[in-house]
Amino acid sequence: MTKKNSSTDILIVEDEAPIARLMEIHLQRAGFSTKTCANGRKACTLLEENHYQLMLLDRMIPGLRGLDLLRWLRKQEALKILPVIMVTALAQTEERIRGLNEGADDYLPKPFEPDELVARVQALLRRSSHQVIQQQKSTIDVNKDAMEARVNGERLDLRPLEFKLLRRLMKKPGKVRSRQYLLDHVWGINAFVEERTVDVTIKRLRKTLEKYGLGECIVTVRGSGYRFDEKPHT
Amino acid sequence: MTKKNSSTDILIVEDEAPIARLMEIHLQRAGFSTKTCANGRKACTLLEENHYQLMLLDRMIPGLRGLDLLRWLRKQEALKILPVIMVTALAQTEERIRGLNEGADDYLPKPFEPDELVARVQALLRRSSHQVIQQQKSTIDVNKDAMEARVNGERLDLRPLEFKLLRRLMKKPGKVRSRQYLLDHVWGINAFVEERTVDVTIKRLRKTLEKYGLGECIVTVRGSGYRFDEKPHT
DNA sequence: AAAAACTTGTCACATAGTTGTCATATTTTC
DNA sequence: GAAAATATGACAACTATGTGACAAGTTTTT
Repeated sequence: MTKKNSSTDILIVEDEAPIARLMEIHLQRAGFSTKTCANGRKACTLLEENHYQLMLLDRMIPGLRGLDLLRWLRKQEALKILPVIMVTALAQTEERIRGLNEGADDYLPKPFEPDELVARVQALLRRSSHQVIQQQKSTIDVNKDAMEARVNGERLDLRPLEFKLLRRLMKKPGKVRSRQYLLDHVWGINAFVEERTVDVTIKRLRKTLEKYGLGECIVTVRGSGYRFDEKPHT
Repeated sequence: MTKKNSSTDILIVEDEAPIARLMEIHLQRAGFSTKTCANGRKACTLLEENHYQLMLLDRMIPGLRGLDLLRWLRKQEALKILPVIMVTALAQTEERIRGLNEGADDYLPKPFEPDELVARVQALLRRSSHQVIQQQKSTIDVNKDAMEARVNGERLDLRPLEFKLLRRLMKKPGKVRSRQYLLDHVWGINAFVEERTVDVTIKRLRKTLEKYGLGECIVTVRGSGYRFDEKPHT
């Protein structure tokens, strides 16, 4: 019954095995699931047959040069919006700009800091329809497209309303949102619903978050509303 | 359990390590918490990954020129309101105006006086939803967004009314506010409450402030009302 | 199409936190 | 030292929030 969670899938296209392994380790530790492949041709196949959230693409791969793969990718209807981070040792501005021009969404110079790798992946996902927040030791990833939220890659079972509520609160962590504000933005401006309903939905959302040790994320601000705290234990 | 409070986070983007260190020391001494990074690329990542209250941005950083970073920043939905102080050796009016045009909120010429640095940071935060006051050796930071007040980064446990009262008094330090004025502005014009009630709430507010050695901040002006003193003379 | 499963709004009660007032103490002013 | 103003502690009323239950409405299964 315990279904394997697919989580946020990242395709790593990198021929140097140790580097690929390093990437995998750190991304997995951050809650992503990864798939590695070592050459461009295989990558195409994988991309066509599976759905990934993001690709890390080494510029220097055998079979098809990184840029060629990228160029091909951007011509595919189904893939052209896939976020791509180009990985390359060529840190020169010129090369970088070229990569970006070709359709890479971001760029990671090699050698890289593991932290930077993870941070860039998170940032890029956020720029897509994700909201990613590092919460203490957990990564919360809210994907609007898929209408799903994940904590360290594990999917949260949220009702649609709860999902929207979480999203809204995460939009500006630290900012207190009044019940009225939440009603307007989550339920919609013309929904005629009692303010107290917000409390109940918050409660339900919290209950789920609690399972992941994130019960403290949503803070009640007495007399004002609720707030998503990025760093609890205030 | 007693975790270090994150307080008001400031991102310092500065490649000259000694200068960055200097900034850090003084800002931390003033009660802010800081994060330093030395290049523009890393800064983008950090900005996307975390939430800062303010950024100090050197104009001459490697990787991405300060102005480019700023321009990028202002295009990001989530970041466009981040207060930015541009730090630059180019004190010429022309350059300064250009920086401001690009979206810097303030400007700090290099070399700078540490005091000026802190003062500008506080002033700028004050212009955002923060009210920051230097009180003897403590920094009081009242954040309206988060509905919380901090002294040297440590959170004050204030009741809503006390919070509003503190805010109101801090709005114009040194100015005496009559009980009636406070009733009108804190309790609201139509609240029918005794004037003496103000005394009690002041008392309660003072009690909390005392824990941080700030009991003298709120001065009673006999016959007139109360006043928030920026530099208590006791 | 009926049944089952799920979502969500509301209510009612429990709990907890806030605040106004009063009575009394203390300080200040003259 | 008396009068006036303010400080302070206690308390009770009040208000806001948490929480479980339930019903009405939806969607999914069968």
